[in-house]
Amino acid sequence: MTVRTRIAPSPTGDPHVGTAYVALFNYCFARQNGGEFILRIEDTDRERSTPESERMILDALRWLGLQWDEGPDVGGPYGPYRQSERGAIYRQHVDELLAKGHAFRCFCSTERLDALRLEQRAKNLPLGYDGHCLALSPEESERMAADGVAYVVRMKVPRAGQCLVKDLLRGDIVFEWSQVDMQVLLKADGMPTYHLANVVDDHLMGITHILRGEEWIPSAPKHLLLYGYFGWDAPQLCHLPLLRNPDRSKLSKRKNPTSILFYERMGYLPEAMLNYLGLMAWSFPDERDKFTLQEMVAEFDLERISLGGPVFDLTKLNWLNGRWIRESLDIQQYAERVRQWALNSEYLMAIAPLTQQRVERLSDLGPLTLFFFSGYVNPSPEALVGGKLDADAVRRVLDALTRRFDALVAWNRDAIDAVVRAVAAELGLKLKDMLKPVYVTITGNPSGVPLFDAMAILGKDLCRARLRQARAALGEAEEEEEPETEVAAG
RNA sequence: GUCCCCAUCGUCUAACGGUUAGGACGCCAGCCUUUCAAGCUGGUAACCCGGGUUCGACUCCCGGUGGGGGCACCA
Repeated sequence: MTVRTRIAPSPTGDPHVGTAYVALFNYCFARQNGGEFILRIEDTDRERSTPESERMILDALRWLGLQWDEGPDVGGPYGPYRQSERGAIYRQHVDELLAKGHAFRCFCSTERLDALRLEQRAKNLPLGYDGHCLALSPEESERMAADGVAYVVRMKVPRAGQCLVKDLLRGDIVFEWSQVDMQVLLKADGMPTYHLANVVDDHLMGITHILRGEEWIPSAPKHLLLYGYFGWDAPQLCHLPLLRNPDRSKLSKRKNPTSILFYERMGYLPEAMLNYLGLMAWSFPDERDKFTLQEMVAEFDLERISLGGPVFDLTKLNWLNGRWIRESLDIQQYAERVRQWALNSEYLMAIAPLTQQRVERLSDLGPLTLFFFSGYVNPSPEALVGGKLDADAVRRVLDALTRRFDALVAWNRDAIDAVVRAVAAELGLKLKDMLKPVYVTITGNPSGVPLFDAMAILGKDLCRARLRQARAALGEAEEEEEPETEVAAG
């Protein structure tokens, strides 16, 4: 049997390094075994999925060089590879479960479910559906559905006994069925949930091995149960350790740059990114720390994955990236990479209109545009609070901007303008006063080219990173004064 | 709260019953060098705790502790 693995990202935001990390392992495992690597888009969340996000994720994975054999863009024998286009398939499988009595319609309102959860939490009971609609007879259920009463479909779960999950890395994991929730399989909008869609698709697409994040371990029993309900053999499961923030929590954009786009704009080479990701939880047999994707494929071995969650620490990535730049590129290739990175005509043409009126000599361009060719600009706390706002006000401005920019989908001049004005209004500040520290945050200087245009060109990821850096430079709000210390010191 | 996963230098990791616990990043020092890098050399630093099993435990078992994740009509 041909080994088939997949990466199944949800197009609900920026391309995440965690996606690249899991994709890398799936890619290596498939290639190592002469198998196939599939890309599937899990866009069953109608609210949050966007085509734009899907495009960015595909571009990012391509940039890294993780080429898939089948996917929404290249097609393949098991398509469509976009879950939103497989509605009929899920519907059919839900009907099958309903007919076999493995699933039931649930007409409970969200209000009732919220109240139930609240009560369970208050009483310190395990959270989960209480089986209310299980009492409905099939006839009643049919009639209500026919009458147009909104419902979801939930899976039935045994009330007693245990479920054995076999994990390639962790061995046997035992769960009590009593603690497994009666998961929703089909949402009220007719879309399947992840649990149903991933089982149906993995089976139909012939996936033999599922390498996914550790966060999925608790839902494995549900998936196994579904495979059983359908009478299918389940794929091998393998849960990879999660990438961590420096504080060891799950990697998150609040604490770390998580967008692959950030690393690209920052000037990391895709070879180095992949190499570094390969160093996370996995090690080369001879312990070398620099290797290509091809070398990793050749030597890949699940056994060499360590289970402690690795901290995604930029210092070693920096060192590795430096090695790739100076050891693996000749001087022409290096120059070409620099050109592709920022000295390309598209980028230059975006910057040119902002600078033409502001230079007397072409050489004025250097200091004026330095921040366009930098990652971080390292503003000092003094420069940030130099204007009319005190440190605390600047902190609030940076926090509010970060929060609103995160929610912004379209990153362009007008949208940025609107956000900044909204924050000024929210905090009751004059736009002019507020702009000063923001200008320093983004450009590292007190004045220069128009800010909003500059931010639009710079991109969301670099702006976000600079906001965080400036915020960090200011530290936390001052503690209560400690006059004693002052007096004693005097 | 509850269920599950995990545990070697600050960080990434090696070790798969017997090693002075190895390597890499970072940091420190020296060398090299017109500066700075790079490079080279050396140094710093770890087996979470307590019980077992064993002639012998970082390695196996149990219990603590600690960290993490899940507990959505999000994936």
